[in-house]
Amino acid sequence: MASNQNISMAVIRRLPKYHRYLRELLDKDVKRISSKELSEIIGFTASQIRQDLNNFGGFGQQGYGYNVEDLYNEIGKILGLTKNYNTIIVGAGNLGQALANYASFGRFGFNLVGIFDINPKLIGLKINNVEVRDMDELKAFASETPVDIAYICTSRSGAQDVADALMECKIKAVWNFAPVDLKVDDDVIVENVHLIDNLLTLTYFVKEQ
Amino acid sequence: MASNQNISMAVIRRLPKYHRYLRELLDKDVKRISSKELSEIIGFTASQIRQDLNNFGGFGQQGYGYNVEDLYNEIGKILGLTKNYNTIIVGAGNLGQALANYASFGRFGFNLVGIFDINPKLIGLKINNVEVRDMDELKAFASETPVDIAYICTSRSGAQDVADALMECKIKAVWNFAPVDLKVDDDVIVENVHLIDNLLTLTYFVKEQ
DNA sequence: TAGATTGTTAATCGATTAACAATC
DNA sequence: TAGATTGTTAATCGATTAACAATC
Repeated sequence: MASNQNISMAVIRRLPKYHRYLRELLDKDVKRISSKELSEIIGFTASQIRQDLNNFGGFGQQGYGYNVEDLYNEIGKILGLTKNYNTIIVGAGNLGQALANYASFGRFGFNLVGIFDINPKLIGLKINNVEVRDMDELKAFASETPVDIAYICTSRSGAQDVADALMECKIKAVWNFAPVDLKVDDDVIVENVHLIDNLLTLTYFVKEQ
Repeated sequence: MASNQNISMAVIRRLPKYHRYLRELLDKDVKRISSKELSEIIGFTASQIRQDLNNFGGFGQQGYGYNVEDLYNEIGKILGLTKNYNTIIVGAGNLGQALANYASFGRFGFNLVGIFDINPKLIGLKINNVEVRDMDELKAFASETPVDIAYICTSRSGAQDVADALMECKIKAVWNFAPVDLKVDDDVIVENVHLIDNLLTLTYFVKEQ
């Protein structure tokens, strides 16, 4: 697996889906699968599956197909799931609290190490055994505890200030739930979950019915 | 605005972003904008903006550009924001509760009319003034109250059963937060928010740093 | 009118699909 | 070996960008 620079975003966004389906096959004790069989359950063409996988290496074997467990592990590696990630949540409102309690993340190696807010009413509260701290403490906290990923769960208006604060703390990855496109340095990675954008895509089609 | 069948998904997914930026311009009292100016703030090429908009009609004026308010309203219409939508939440766990409390949806015309769960501990609880009902009551409820959109906030294992129940109730639009690809009839629209898939896209890039 | 900017066609670019030689 | 299926090249399809005539 080379350190690939030129993999298209379309391919990268399919990888978690491969990972998810391979996990299911593994749970069903399926040992091998061909691109054609996988095609039928995952909904991509067999050709696309082979193309996608060959961006990262030749994981299959001619005449046989792919070993499910090996492929699952390889895709896990590609997605960076061989290490753990320290995460913090900024914004301890409804969504922040929901994410703090979302157990599934732990299974993938995401460890919640801190929660921050500016609301005095929330500071001190314990959510899923993690105490909510004052945003003012972020810099000191980050200098002691390495933070790999920050989830921004603030309002739209507060999000850019949070992003700026995170950059001061040298936090390089942001999972942004605020409905705004953050301005960040080139070395900071942002992944957006724009819920309202997503919901409006749904109404576009509902309206047409 | 014709009832367009052949608009590509890529275009449709950009519409909420246009809507969001036009709203901001409107709030700043900007009256007119050219595709070139919009291009600079939204990050699409001017050419793409003109192409996108012309899928739905000629909203601009040569030599002038686009009237911000008119364009905002037109895109709102295209996205189906001229009507209200009755919504229900199925699964009153952390995420379901967070969505129930998420005030922003109301502003766009989404009215939460019901919350359902199978957990006896949650049934009867009031969240944002809406009582959690037993899943068994869904069918009777849906026959009395028209439901436009259902948000599935259950675990992975429960989601397909919920989708089946929704189809029995003739609910035609699903916003799915469970990490699974639902099997639904052709006339049912599903929009997925696969949080873990999204987070793994982030780790793909974090890993590479 | 002259300048500006759209609407739209044509060119380019990138992603998906098809085909097939390589090989297990 | 013969059959199956990959890895990979070539063909197709679709989306984005460029160019420019139309027109406000």
